[in-house]
Amino acid sequence: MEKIDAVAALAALAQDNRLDVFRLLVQAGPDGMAAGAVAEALDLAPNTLTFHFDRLRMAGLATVRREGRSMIYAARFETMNALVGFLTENCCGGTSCTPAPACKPARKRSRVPA
Amino acid sequence: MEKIDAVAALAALAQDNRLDVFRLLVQAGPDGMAAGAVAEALDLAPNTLTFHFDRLRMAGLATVRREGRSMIYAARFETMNALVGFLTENCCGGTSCTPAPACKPARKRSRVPA
DNA sequence: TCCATATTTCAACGATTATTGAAATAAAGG
DNA sequence: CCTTTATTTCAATAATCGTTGAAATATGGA
Repeated sequence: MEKIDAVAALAALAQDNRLDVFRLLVQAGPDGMAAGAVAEALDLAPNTLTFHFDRLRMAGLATVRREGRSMIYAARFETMNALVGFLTENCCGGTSCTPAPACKPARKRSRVPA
Repeated sequence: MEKIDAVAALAALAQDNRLDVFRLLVQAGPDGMAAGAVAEALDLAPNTLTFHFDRLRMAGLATVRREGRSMIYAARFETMNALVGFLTENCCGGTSCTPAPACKPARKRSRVPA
């Protein structure tokens, strides 16, 4: 990941509500979550939310798709992964200090018995 | 690390010049680097630099000490480590996805033979 | 078609940001 | 004490940010 992309991703996450939004999307997993559901969960005005979604999207941290009347937003784990990799590399002075961790979707859609 | 601290650290790193400053401090290691040396290395005005140092310090990402006429700034690896830990945990939906990586001073003068 | 739902667009607004220039402060050396 | 060096403080500025309210757009259903 390039520095410019890292700065963009950092800026996207460096805001209270937006970090909450992203965390919620991460928890929602790869299937994503409708904008309205996020709005309700975090008690945010829908237009405010659109603003934040845009930021996340510009930073490559989220994707959208339409599904009926709803817009479904999903986290882009690949970017998050690259960001953590960038930080890990750059917090250790050029020489690697640890292999980058893997950021994967929350959990498989498997339903746990019991 | 609390969310509020993570947001502060993210915001501190989410700026071109400031990210450069922090990277330089990381490379400088635990002994740190004089403000003037950073100013020269990155070609930044000294007052601008003071502003950025303050941000890093407020976010817990740097420390200062006076040494003669110079102010020596050093990266706080502990905070950076905690931030990467926070991101790693929170990019994986609450359940851990990988153990947090370790962020250590650039090079340790280790007694590595060979 | 008309209506309700879901979301976006747009124009404001105050708040914060990064940068600058000028002046102040702190320490070291003559 | 005076001067130089190193850095900070302060006030001003343009730019960007996050939020709001009102209006627009898109979709699905009666």
